[in-house]
Amino acid sequence: MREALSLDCIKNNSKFRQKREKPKCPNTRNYVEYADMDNKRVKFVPVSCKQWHCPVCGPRRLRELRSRARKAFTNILKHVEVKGFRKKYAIKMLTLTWPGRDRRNPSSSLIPRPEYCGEDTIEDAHREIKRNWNRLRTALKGKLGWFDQLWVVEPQQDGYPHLHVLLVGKNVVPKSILPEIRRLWCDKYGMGNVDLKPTRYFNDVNHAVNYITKYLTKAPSRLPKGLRLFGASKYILEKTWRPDPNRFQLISRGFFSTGASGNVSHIEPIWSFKSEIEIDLQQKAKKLGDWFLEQARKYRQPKLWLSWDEG
DNA sequence: TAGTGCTGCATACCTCCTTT
DNA sequence: AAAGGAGGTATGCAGCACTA
Repeated sequence: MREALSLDCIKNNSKFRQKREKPKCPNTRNYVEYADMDNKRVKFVPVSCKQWHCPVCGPRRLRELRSRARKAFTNILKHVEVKGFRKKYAIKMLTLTWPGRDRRNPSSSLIPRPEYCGEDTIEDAHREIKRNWNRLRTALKGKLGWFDQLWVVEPQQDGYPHLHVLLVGKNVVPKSILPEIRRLWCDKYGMGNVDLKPTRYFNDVNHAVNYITKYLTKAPSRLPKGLRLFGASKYILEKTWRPDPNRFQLISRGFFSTGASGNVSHIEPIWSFKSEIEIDLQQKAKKLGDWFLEQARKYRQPKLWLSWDEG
């Protein structure tokens, strides 16, 4: 009898697949030191940079955000009942744009386009479009009733923003919300265009959430620094797990910097906290040094090498 | 004049980004 | 498994315009 041909020719099934090591943030500059009271251990933990343009932190944050949004919206949709409509009509994607040439600044520091002749800088535009979204949201909630929302800012080619907003809830089911949004956004606030994606566009909540968040890791480098890139109704994105302060006791946190050679040359604790545990300082210093050396060896990041004085 | 709806503002609370 | 600051969200209230 012939042996059955395995379809798993690249040995990708769990039986063969090797466990992949979790990628580490290449921009780590901070550490925290904490005591695990349950296991009676002290740990030094690198803190990732959590920036959207980081190749490791960006995708990780995106996964977390998507997961939290999916759970929240799926839960909301479970309880939505509108007579004569299927549940999927309770999700709508709204696109709100910044007005055209008459409001843009030709001397923008990003990608200037000569045809724009307005006065607003990109920073102005971000502030203004979010302020108007705040007004629009408040007005709509007053008119339609409660709905939940998740908004994400996306830069256009020249850095000026537009907003994608996911509206979720029974009160956004009627088609008639579009003219009202247009009246406010275009006519009253003097903003750009409005687009309301038909609900059939999305297969399900996952599709909608994935679509709206896809730009978070793609284009943040085209945006000015320090801007909020997304937002949501209260409690929608609330973290479900936080470390138990009774178990994990923070001892210190700090940062390290690199010298001219690119090697780590300086470690500085910037906060120290009272701890019930007395730690021998020599032992602590040794542990900290070992930890950096271990990081450098493990992840082959020369900038993490530490010159540590054993004396 | 009273009622209604809209709007802006103040405030409390909460989340995200930057910094050390 | 950070803290602090900036700024977003939610809510109530006062002032204004409009209407019956």
